[in-house]
Amino acid sequence: MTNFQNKFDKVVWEIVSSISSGRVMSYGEVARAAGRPRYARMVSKAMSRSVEQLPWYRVVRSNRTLAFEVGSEPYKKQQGLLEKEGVRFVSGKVIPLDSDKAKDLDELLWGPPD
DNA sequence: CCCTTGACTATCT
DNA sequence: GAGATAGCCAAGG
Repeated sequence: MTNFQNKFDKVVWEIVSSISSGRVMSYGEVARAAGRPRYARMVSKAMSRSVEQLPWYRVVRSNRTLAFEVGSEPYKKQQGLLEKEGVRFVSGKVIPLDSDKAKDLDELLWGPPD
């Protein structure tokens, strides 16, 4: 049995559950953390299989955009949940809380982006 | 079996 | 930076 059905799913859920509020991980990062470097796509499948109680919305693409079609219901839902945790969106890309170090100075000098 | 489908990525234009 | 391309890999038809 290609122990995927249970082991992989379980590990993925644990990893995703461990992502703290206001932070995000990419599908690829979760896959690597689970010890399966090329399983980015399987991560999404594993999550959709567990919708209950999983902060799935903290998982985004490697380029920091959301994985759903822009403007779709799932997209807006995910964006809303993330913004509620303080995550900002700039040009469709998420800006995690911890990357706001030089932000204030940048905005002071250059003004708000987009 | 072969082919298509994704909540994906890295790389090249 | 946006679009195209080629890998990727389990699932389902």
